[in-house]
Amino acid sequence: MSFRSDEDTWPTGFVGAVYEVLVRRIPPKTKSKHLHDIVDVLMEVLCKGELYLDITSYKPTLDLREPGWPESHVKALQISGWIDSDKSPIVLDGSQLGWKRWYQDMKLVVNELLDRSNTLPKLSSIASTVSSKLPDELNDEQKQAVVSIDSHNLVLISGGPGTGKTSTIVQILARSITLQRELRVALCAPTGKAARRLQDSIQKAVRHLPQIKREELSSLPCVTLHRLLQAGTRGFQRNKGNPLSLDLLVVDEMSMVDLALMRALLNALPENCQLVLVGDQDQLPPVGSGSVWHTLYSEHLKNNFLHCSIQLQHVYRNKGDLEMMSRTLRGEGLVAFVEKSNALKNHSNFSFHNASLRNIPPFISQKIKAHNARLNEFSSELLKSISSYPKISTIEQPQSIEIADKIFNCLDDLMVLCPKRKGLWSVDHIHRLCLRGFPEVGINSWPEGFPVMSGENQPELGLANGDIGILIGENQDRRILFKLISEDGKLNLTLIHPARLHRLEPALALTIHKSQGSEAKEVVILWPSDLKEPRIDINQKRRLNELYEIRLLYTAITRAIERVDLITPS
DNA sequence: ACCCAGTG
Repeated sequence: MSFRSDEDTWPTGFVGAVYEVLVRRIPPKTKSKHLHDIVDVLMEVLCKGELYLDITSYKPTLDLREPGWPESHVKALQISGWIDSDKSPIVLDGSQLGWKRWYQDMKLVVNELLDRSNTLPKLSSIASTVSSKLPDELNDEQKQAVVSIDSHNLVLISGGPGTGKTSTIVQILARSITLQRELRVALCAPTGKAARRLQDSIQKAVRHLPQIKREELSSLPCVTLHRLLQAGTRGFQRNKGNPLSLDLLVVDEMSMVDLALMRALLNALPENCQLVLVGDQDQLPPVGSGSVWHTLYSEHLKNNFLHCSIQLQHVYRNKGDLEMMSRTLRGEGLVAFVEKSNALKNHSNFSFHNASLRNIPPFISQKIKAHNARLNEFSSELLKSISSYPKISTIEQPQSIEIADKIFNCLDDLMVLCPKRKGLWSVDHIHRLCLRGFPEVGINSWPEGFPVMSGENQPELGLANGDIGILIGENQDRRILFKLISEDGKLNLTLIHPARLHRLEPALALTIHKSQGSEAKEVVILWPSDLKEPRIDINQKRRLNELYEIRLLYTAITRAIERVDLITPS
């Protein structure tokens, strides 16, 4: 039986019928309700994105047909013949119980990564002859990360927000191109927005580098993993038969990469290509099943990767309560987080609010309105400064460039985040509430200065999924201002006619998933579920859900540089 | 529920 990676979308009827299907395809020696329980429990964890569970600690939450979990179920499994032949669908490896095919796939991925980590890079001999002097602005952890590419084909870099992952990446790239000219390098991330953000921060970070390196690094391609592997309806066009022609690949935001995508990547990656994986264990798990990053850092595996993994610990941003609250959430969980929130002072840079789910608290909508008003003001200022508007497509007058920069900086002042796309306090809901004064549906009725997002890759325009632009001008003169990076690495301020964009969405509010990788001065989080819900019974289902909630909330909070307002239902 | 990508 074949599985797709997005099994979360399976209809419930199908999930319930998995046992029946399995029994028909692979008849067990003995059918039993115990066996049925095991399949249901495996489906239960699968819905949470887990491919296997630890039978010694996992407590099922669904009603089991038979008592005696897990001993009597394991016994039934052993006599069923479902774990001891080639065709058997389930595997019990020590205390790990899982779907055999996925379990083996994950094992293959882990083993291939281990092999790569133990392979010496082509450049290692050259590296030893080159001065090992590293820039002084790097700390010891970061230096260690940079030199580790001299001796390992695989390097894992993990660290929370503000630990300098991007500057480490830039130094790795700088060192690599010093060692070998014409090195073929690519950068990628799981989401379009994260890829663009990476490109943006690399542009900023290379300013400190010598001219030659700066030019080479700022023109590096930076795309989604799907795009790099040329995903299409027939799967990935980059594969074993058509591998990527690369010497070094950096993948950022690894926590969002699932098993299927990782397999596709390794499948398309030449043996001698160096791989640098970067991520944060505390951030979001992938949407599909099989969190590769969290598996690599799990208790029983992480020691195998010690030789090639670097943990960036030193946090450069010190943000008072903001830092304290995110540390509490990550380290102690939701209960401690809610408790601490009650003790926050009034002038804290982390505020809790309650509101009715039908509205946004007035002072938050004030904040949003003020933000929009500033964007509106700057965009009409820009419009006035362009003498040949709307005939031009690229902004080149220095004065206009300055104003456009002001617009994009202003965009980074405020970020409104929601866990969901639809429903109460979703991205859609916020947009409906904020655009209420603009009754006509469609972009022409939205106010000038309003942020919009491209929901699709449009390479012919140099536009990636997740790129955010600003509405300029009205009616037939309406254009969207995008900050794009051309192929030669130059920053381009481009005005695009709305009709040329295939999919355009309001981008005042973002899903937390999309926000991963970017940051803003202030973050407003609308959290529609109750954080204070008592969690008395500490069983595993709650823990899985809670772990997910923690990562989601943690990701949202850590987008903020200066301030967070967290709003929960009253 | 969330991501990516392309199509009926």
